[in-house]
Amino acid sequence: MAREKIKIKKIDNATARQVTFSKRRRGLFKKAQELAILCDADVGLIVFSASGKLFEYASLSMCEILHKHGTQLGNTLKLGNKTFDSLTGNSRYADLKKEFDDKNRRLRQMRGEDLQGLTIEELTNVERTIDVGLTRVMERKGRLIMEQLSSLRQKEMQLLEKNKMLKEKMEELRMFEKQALTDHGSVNGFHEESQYSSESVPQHHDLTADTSLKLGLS
Amino acid sequence: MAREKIKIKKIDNATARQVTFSKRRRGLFKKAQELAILCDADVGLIVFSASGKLFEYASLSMCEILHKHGTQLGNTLKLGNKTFDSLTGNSRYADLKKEFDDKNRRLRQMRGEDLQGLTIEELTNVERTIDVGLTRVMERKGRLIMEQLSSLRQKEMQLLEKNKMLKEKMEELRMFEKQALTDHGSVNGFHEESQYSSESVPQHHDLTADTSLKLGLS
DNA sequence: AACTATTTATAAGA
DNA sequence: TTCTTATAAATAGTT
Repeated sequence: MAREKIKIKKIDNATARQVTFSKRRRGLFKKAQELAILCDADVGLIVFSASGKLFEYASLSMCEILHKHGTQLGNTLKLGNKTFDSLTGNSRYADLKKEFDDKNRRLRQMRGEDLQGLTIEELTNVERTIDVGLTRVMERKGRLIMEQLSSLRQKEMQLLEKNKMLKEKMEELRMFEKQALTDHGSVNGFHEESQYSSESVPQHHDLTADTSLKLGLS
Repeated sequence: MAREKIKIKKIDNATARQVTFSKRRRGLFKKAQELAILCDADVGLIVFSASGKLFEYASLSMCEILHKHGTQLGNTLKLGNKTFDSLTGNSRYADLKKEFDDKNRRLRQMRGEDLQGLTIEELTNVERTIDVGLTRVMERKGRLIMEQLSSLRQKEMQLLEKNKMLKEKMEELRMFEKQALTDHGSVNGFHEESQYSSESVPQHHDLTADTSLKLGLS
């Protein structure tokens, strides 16, 4: 609107386009604001530059504008086959809310908290559902407890076994000490033989006890 | 921009305001469209008149504009202390979804359907909740049944009472008929006396029976 | 970014 | 509401 009249079509020169965008954008926002103030209107304006940068103006908050917009269109217009609400998420929310309220009511009923309006038949249904649930929970709990018990028993057994072996080892050691005291200063050959038997057997026991204990604890 | 320069403030005269709104609105929409075409920008414009009427322009669909807007702001800007998503309902939806999933899980657990990950302690809690619920439901059901039983018993009593009175009335009528047959053509005085007693008593009974029955049914 | 010739928008009036 | 028209504003091309 100056010097020369221009055709309203995409400006070819990228620089010129960018400059015009800046100028006209400011003009547009100014006009939007003037409309809002002069005429007491609610105006929301969203502009994305070709490069994706966002500019916005809203006479109230963009929130309120969009909410108003959603409400209006939800009642009247359809875009494609979806309501505007569905696009902004309003009806998605409403649907979920409905489901949520239903689930919440059922949950409360199962806790025995919201039984005012129910008939005997409905109460019987709730009761049956609860009963099934209780049975399952108790079954599961029982199974868990049995598993833990058997696991503990196994560990106990392993510990007892280990204990027994330690005792045996101690006994052997004591025997060895005793013999050492008795045969104080005995010949080498005899001493070696005794050492042999008191080492090889406990070594074997130690290994098995350790591995089984580790398995039991893991 | 004409004849006289004006101050940008709300136009007092309602008619003038409405006229200006129409003119400037058209101007604004035209400029919005020109910006979109000339500069290859995406523009969304929402205007509500003071009376609440909606006008909108969008270079794409308003859906796409708003979606873009939501995406941009959701990732970058905050308005007040809320994200844009929360304003358009996206996070409101997410929040509700989270609550919904939680409630749903609890409900399933109470039905004994989702117990895999629970410890014995958690199972015990669920069990206790279910148990309390079951007790309450059974109490309520029991009370309802007792109420209905006592109501039925009351009705039964009233019906029996009514029955008895009807029988008495029939008996009296039969007696009266019998006497009428026996004393066929008797003096008026005697006849009147008999009629008197057989009318006054049943009348009284009839009244009480009717009222109590009505009370019982209401 | 500033300038400015022109176009465009529009305030007031009819 | 619409048209008219004088004038304010916006802006295309230039610097």
